[in-house]
Formats: sequence, C-alpha cells, structure tokens
Amino acid sequence: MADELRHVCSTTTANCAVCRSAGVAAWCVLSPAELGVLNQAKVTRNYEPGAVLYDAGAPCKGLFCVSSGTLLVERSAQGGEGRRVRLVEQGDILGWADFFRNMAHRHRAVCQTSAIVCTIPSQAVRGLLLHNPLLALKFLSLAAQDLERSERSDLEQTYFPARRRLALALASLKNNHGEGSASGDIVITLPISRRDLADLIAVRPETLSRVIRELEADGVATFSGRTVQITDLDRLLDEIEPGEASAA
Amino acid sequence: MADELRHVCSTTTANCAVCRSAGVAAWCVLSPAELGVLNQAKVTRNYEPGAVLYDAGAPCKGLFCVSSGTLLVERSAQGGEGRRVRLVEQGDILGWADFFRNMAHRHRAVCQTSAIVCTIPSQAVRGLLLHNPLLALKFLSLAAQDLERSERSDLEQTYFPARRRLALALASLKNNHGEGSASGDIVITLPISRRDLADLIAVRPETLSRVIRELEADGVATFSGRTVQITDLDRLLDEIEPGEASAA
DNA sequence: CGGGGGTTTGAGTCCGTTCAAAATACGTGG
DNA sequence: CCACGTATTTTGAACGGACTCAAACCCCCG
Repeated sequence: MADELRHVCSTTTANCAVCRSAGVAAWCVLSPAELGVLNQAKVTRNYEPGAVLYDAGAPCKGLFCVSSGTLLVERSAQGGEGRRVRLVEQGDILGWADFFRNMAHRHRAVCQTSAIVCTIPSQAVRGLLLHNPLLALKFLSLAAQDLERSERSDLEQTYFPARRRLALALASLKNNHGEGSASGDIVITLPISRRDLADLIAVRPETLSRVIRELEADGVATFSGRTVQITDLDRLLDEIEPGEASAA
Repeated sequence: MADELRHVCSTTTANCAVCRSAGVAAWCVLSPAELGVLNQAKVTRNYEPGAVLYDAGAPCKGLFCVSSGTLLVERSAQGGEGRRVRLVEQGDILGWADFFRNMAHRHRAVCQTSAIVCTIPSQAVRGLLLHNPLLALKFLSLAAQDLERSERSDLEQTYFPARRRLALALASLKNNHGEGSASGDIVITLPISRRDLADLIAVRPETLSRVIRELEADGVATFSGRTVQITDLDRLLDEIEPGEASAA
C-alpha cells in the first residue's frame, strides 16, 4: 500500500509552529510545549494530483491536516466509485469522524492539486486530547460545523433546483479559488473536473452542462474549461437568494 | 417563554445513577462522583405531547438528554415552519451542535409523545468536560455518529426513490416503535403524523400517500391510521436493498 | 352537526434523468 | 510538432418520478 503511493507522495518536513494551517485548524489552543509534541509526532507528506490520501475500508491511523492544496472527499460504496461529498482546503482537518468512532474509513480522499498534508498518528492525537481538554472542545466545535455543513447541503439538495445549487457552489468556490481580474470581474479557477462538480451538486454531468449554458445565457457567468468568470456578482447572489432584492 | 411552557411541562426528579438513558448516552464514562455532579446540576422536566423543548433562535443554555419519549427535530427557517430532520428517542442527546458552537439554536425540538427530558446547564457540561477528557471523547464519537447519519440521509435522498426511502424509514421506526403481534407480523405504532413522516423522507404528503398505496398493493405492509403492519419483513428488506437476493 | 386539520385522489406539469451520439479536450507516442 | 486514441464534455430527444394545484374525503372534537 505504502509502496503504491511512493511514486505520488514524498515525505517532507514542516513546522507546526509556523504552519499557516495551525491557526486555522484546531491546534490554536495548544501550548507551545504541546505544539512541540504535535510537531514531532506528525508526518508531513507531499502529494501529487490524483494521489489517494486514504481509501474506504482502510484502517484509520490518525488525523489528517491539510497544509496546502485541495482535496476531494468521496463517499465510496465498498471501494468503488461513489459520490463526491465535499472539497477540503488548507487548514481543514480530515478523517476525524472515522477516527473518533474507531472505525475504518468510509470515505476516500483524493488530491485535486499537489498538496502537503500532515498525518497525526492516533496515539498522538489521543495523548493531546487527554492532556488538553480545550483541544477536545475545539474538535467538538469543528464537528458541529461539519454537521451543520452536511445538514445544510442536505436541505439545499432537497429544496433547491440544480441552477441554484450551482450558484451556491460557485459562490463557495469563489472564496478559495477566485480572484479579481483586470476587468473587475471575479475569476474562479475550478480545482475539479466538470464531472466532479456535477457530483458535488448532485446532478448528472449532462444537467450541469445545461445549467451552465443557462447561466451563461442570462449573463451571470462565463465558463471556459476550468475557468469561470463571474460577470455579474449581484446576479449570482440573486440566484442564491431569489427572495432578496439586490440593493444598489 | 417559561410561562408559556408551564402548562405543558412540569419539573420532576430523576437520578442519573439509575436512569436508563445514562448507559445509552455519553455519561457512562463518568465516575460515580462526576455522575453525582451531573445529577445535581441537571433539571428534569415532564413534557406533554406538542411541547416545544427549544425553538430556533433561542439561546442555547445547555444540553438535553432524553430520559423517555419521542421528539421530532425540525430545521426551521427563522422560527417558521421548516423541515423535519430526525426523530429523537430515549438516551439521545440533543442540542450539542449548537452548544459547542456557542450559537443560538437552529432547530426546533417538539415532543411527539409525553416525554421526560433532562436539561444540563452549559456550565455543568463544560465543567464535566474539562474535568474528564474521556467524556469529550465520548461526545466526539457521538458527534461522528450524528454526522454519519446526516451524510447517509443525504445520500439516500439523492439516490433512492421515495418508495425505498419509506421502506428505510419503516425499518428504522421498527426498532423503537415496533413489536411482534399475535399473528407473527411486526406492528409499528407511528409516533408522528403522516405529514411529518412525509417530511422526514423528504416528499410531499401526496407522494407519501401514493407510495403507501403501492406498498400495500404489493403486500409489503398494511397502513391504518398510525398503525403499520409489516406483513412481509423479507419483502420490506428487499425494498431497501434491491440488489440482494433474499435467502430463505 | 358543523367546523377544521390532516389525508387521499386525480389531472397535468416540470425538472432532471436516461440513452445515444457528436464534439471537444487531453495525453501519449511517433 | 502532429496524429491518434481515450476520456470528458456537450447536445438532442424522450421518458419518468415527484411536484403542483385543486377538490373530495375523513376523522376527531367541540
């Protein structure tokens, strides 16, 4: 297993004390000494696009903390192809749910870009958790956020049409993958394929394709390969909240 | 607010040491001394059907532990009517997500039967959590379970047709609300109205009505008011896993 | 008996799917 | 650098499941 991965990942070093993710992730409550323990226990690896961080069915050996890059988490049915559930970015912590249930992974995490991810072995996590109760509280808050995200996505998929869900996805993508262009528009560089994007908003690729054409026809955004130009942000926001009148 | 509830809820006493829910819920890791603290801090109340445990927007004052009865958790949009998200039974802990995020409630919990529910004030929870790290681990495992449930429900609603979702719901309801009848069939007494059941499986009441007729026509179950008779359990299970061949 | 909510039934519509084929983008080797 | 093979994306046409709207029905309770 480790052999298979060797060609797509390599070990590197990193320092939690200066890692940008340490502030974003739950580790901010740790004392300098505890951060030292974390730093020593963790294993930092470099992954190439397409590398699999972990697969469904694999034993859960610890927590993952994304130092950089974008990963896609799929819910796979017995190792086969499954549904793409969510994107994971810098500072996010992966695998906690399986870890705290002492179960094998039920998801698969695949790198969409080259990525640097730290693995914190189970024992180290447990040690820190027992040593510093504040860390546990932080993790609980994190868990609550994940649950909230899942529940909201559930509601959105039940009640919102595909077009609105795409608008929602674009608005979200904008945060981590968008930047202002020369013309003042926002330009998003999608970290995932169109097929995966379709899966994320729970539609078939054919449907996504059609909805994209609709948005283009209505002057909301322009799509070209993995580049999306938001030509009218107000209109995009209107797509998300049809009830609201846009204040000029 | 408290005045409004007075006619539907009354204070009782209970002892965590002998409460059946203490074993089911996270509290099983507590020492006798800690259990004493919990016992003293908690407030036990008696609710009548229809009573609202908490409403969306209300400040989160602690955790709820269901000693007996069945509650329905709705995700309400700004205090109005929302979607029914899940049923909560004896031993379940409510409100942890809002509690650990330090936010106002985003859900509403309504009693479906008369119920006995203990409220554990924030300060007591926090005290126990900081005092006994094992409790935090237990809560994290609980959180992971909740996330798993939400994610699975998400997938089911995306991929499964209404009929299969109803079968799933019946199979689940069977655990807490079903019992064997004289004829050997399983009889479920639904704790919720048909409208709420429809909402739980994310369909309109009209659709639920039609799917019920289908199941009856196919000899899977018989519906009469709030009583459901599973006439053929194997066939019900086939509805849930169409791929599996039923072994006689 | 007369509401009034919940439930059922019917007819029609719509959104997203399915199936099938064409077009485009991509990686690889010549 | 181009040609080729493969995978992804797009387009089209037809289908289908669940929804909407509207009316009848039912049951519980006053």
